[in-house]
Order: sequence, then structure tokens, then C-alpha cells
Amino acid sequence: MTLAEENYLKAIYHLEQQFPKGVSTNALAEEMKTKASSATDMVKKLAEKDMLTHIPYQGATLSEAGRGYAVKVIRRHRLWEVFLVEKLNFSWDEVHEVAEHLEHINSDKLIDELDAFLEFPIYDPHGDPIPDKQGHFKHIEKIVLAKAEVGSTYKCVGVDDTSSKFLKYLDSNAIGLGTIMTIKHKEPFDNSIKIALEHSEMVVSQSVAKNLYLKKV
Amino acid sequence: MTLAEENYLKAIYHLEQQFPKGVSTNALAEEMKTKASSATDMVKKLAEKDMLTHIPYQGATLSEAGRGYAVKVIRRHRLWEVFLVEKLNFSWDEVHEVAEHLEHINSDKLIDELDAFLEFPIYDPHGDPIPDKQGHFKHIEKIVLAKAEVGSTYKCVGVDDTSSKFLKYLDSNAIGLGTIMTIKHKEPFDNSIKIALEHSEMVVSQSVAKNLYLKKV
DNA sequence: CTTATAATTTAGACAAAACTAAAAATATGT
DNA sequence: ACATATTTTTAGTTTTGTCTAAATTATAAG
Ligand SMILES: [Mn+2]
Ligand SMILES: [Mn+2]
Ligand SMILES: [Mn+2]
Ligand SMILES: [Mn+2]
Repeated sequence: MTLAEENYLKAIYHLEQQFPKGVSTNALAEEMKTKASSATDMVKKLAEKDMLTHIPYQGATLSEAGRGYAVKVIRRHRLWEVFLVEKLNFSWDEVHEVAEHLEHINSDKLIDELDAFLEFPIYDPHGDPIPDKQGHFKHIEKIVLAKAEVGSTYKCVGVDDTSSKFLKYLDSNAIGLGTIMTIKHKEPFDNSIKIALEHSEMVVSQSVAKNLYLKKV
Repeated sequence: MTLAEENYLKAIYHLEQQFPKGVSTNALAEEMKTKASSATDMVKKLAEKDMLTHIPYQGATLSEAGRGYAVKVIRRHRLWEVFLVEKLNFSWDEVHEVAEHLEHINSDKLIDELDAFLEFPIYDPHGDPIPDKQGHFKHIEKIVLAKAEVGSTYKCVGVDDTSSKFLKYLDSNAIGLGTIMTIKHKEPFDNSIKIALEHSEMVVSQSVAKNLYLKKV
């Protein structure tokens, strides 16, 4: 698999969560920040390699081989993110770009040893699960802040948006993985939510509330 | 710089040690395991980018910028090799191939933090010096085993050939960086050399003797 | 000095991965 | 149902880095 093919497989894998009955050319092109014609070309190439099935005009679906390969790339990406945060003093908003490159280095020994060196982490710095060598994910129970119940207390366990902007916003408000919060009030007018942290209270907008994952404590 | 350009710069840098008055197209093509016409094309491109000067039919010489870039890639390569050996249990014959890929990941923070994490190593697992952030090498005093004096005692400080075959040969004879040896006899007939290690004696061929670096103790 | 050989460059082609523009298929609205 | 809008595919280019084959320049020998 070339670098470009690996990136497409990963993109299709992520889009399949959202579109389980087939990933459209336009969605894929948007995810890859490229044009629809390029996406078509690559989908045809990956179909030729039996990484996916493609019905023209209907969308693409990963084969077992394609899904396995995508999961492998995701495993590498997330392990490197852990390494960068735990060992090289990167913050959670700095790791993604570098991990996008590291994830393409193809050496089983490298990844297995890295996994052991990091003591077999289960979650990456954004709370996303790291598949094991066999490609199995540890399922993580989580709800999005937007659907949390008023009066209940939760622990922050993940983020959906991993953009630097969003993560820095969270940093500046002392919200990170493990942060405990209680839902004080949901404002029906604009879907903003008032939350209580350990030493402060704050109101977060709907777009924040849709990108923070919580678990009841 | 693209991946291919970085590899060519590194190759030219290494060949300049051997051919200080200019690297020939054929030598470069051989080093890069490609054809002379491809080497010519790349040399012209690198000349266009002011990474080197090229007089047609006469050879290529790195510019300051080109040399600086080559040294940067070498620094990355050797730091990753240290990481693989020190932290991920790679042996010295396994690191080169993976480091060939890792060396192309371009992030100053990544390399500076890695350097600090490894506690600023000065030599890589093959005894080669690691340039610092400014591109300065620590000069290492060493002679090749083939030119060692009979009767003197030396410490092994490096290898020239870093092929897996050669390194595994050394492993199987308990020779590594730091190994102490005394030169017992030089055989004029085939230039083989009898050496005494801590607990054994052995005879090494000329091709081994030309690839082991020593320092008098 | 002329010729043979070797090294180097040029010309033309190809594969990968992208693009633009145009054609074809599908989906939508009345 | 049918015209229109949207999505997807096809056709034809482009760039990067490679190749083969042919032409050019340098080097060596007689
Ligand atoms: Mn990431
Ligand atoms: Mn992540
Ligand atoms: Mn190496
Ligand atoms: Mn080395």
C-alpha cells in the first residue's frame, strides 16, 4: 500500500461509521481535501486491489482486507500520538500532524515494540481507542455532552473534533481527559449548557457540547 | 525537499567524503541504486534549487544549504537509530532500514524532543557521530583495524559497513562497540589479522579488518 | 592526432496521483 | 412524467521520479 492508498483507506474507514451503507465519492473527496474525480480514480484502484467493493454511482464499502489495513494504520497513528504526548512533551493539539506522517512507517516490530514501550495503552490522547495487534478495539461507553442529563456528574473521556483550535479552547478552560463536571442547566434557546467544574462554572456553546464525550461517574 | 531529494542529498554528502572534488553521476547512481540518467535529472533539479553546483560532465558539489540539509537528515537518521536500540529493543543490524523511513519526518520539535529524551547522544549504534542542532559533528579519532599496530590494544568504536550480514557476523563473534582487542599478528599473505579478545582469540579476514574502526587505549 | 572506450546527458516514455472540463447517471421538484 | 439540479465518472493534462535508447562529451590508447 502506498502512502496515498493508506490515507484513503483510513478516510473510508472513518466515513463508514457515518455512512454504513456505502461511502460516496463526494464525501470521500471532501474528507481527503481533493476533487471527486481523484477520489473516483483511487476508489477504482483500491477496488482493483480488493481493498473495497465499488458499485459505480452507488458508493464504496471496505472489504475485510481493506478494513484490516485501515485499522492497522489507525493503530499506528494513535500509538505514535501517545508516544509524542507521554515521552516527547507534545500537547494533545500538536500530535495529530506529526502522527499523520509516522503512521505510514510500516514495520511490525517497530509498532509492537512501541506498544510495549508505552505499556500497551488503550486510549490515545484524544480518548480514542487504540486497536490491539489483532485489530480489536476496546469499546468505550460514552455520550456526547449535548445529550447529558441536568443534575448528573460526568467524567470527560474524549473529543470528537481534534483540531488545534478546539483543543486549545479546552486547555484554556481547564478541560481535558479525566475532568469531572456536573451539568447545571441546558438552555433551550441556543442549546448552550452550563457546567460546573471542580473550582468554577462555565457555559459552553452547542458546538462545544457536540464535540465533548462524557461518561457518567 | 521531497523524500527523493533528501535521499539524494544524503547520498551526495556521503560520497563527497570519498570524492571531495566532485561526485560523479555514475557513483551517485550506484549509491542510489538507480540509473545514471535518473541521477542526472535529480542533480539538475537540486542545482536549480541551489542545493548544489553542477558542471556538466564534471560532477556535483553540495552548496552550504545542501550540506546543511544533508546533515539535518543524517541527524534525524542517527537519532532514530539510537531510539530504536535504546528504547525499542532493536539490535544494531535492524535499525537502518526503519531509520531510512523515520529520517524523512520533518518536524523540528519532534527531533529536538527526541534528542532530549535520549539525553543528547553523541554516537549512533554504529559508532557514527550525531550532529547537534547546529550541524556540528563531534570529531571522533579512529583508525581502521587493517592499519592497527601489532602488539597494541584498542577499543572498537565503529563500523564502516552497516549491513545486517556484517553486523551479525560481529555479534556472533562477540565484537561490538566498546570491545577491547589486542593485535596479535598480521598475515602478509592474505592481510588477515589475528586478534585477542577478552576471553578468546580469532583471525579476521581483510574485508572485516577494513570495516572495523578502533581507538587506542 | 586519431580512434576506441567509457561516462554523461538528452530525448522520449511510463506510472502514480493529482487537476480541469465535459459527459453520463442519478436524484429532485412540480 | 419530465425538466432540472446534483453527483459521479470519463477524458485529457500535469508533475515527480523513474526507465531505455540514442546522442554527446571526456578519457585513454596507439
Ligand atoms: Mn490524530
Ligand atoms: Mn487521536
Ligand atoms: Mn543507518
Ligand atoms: Mn548508523
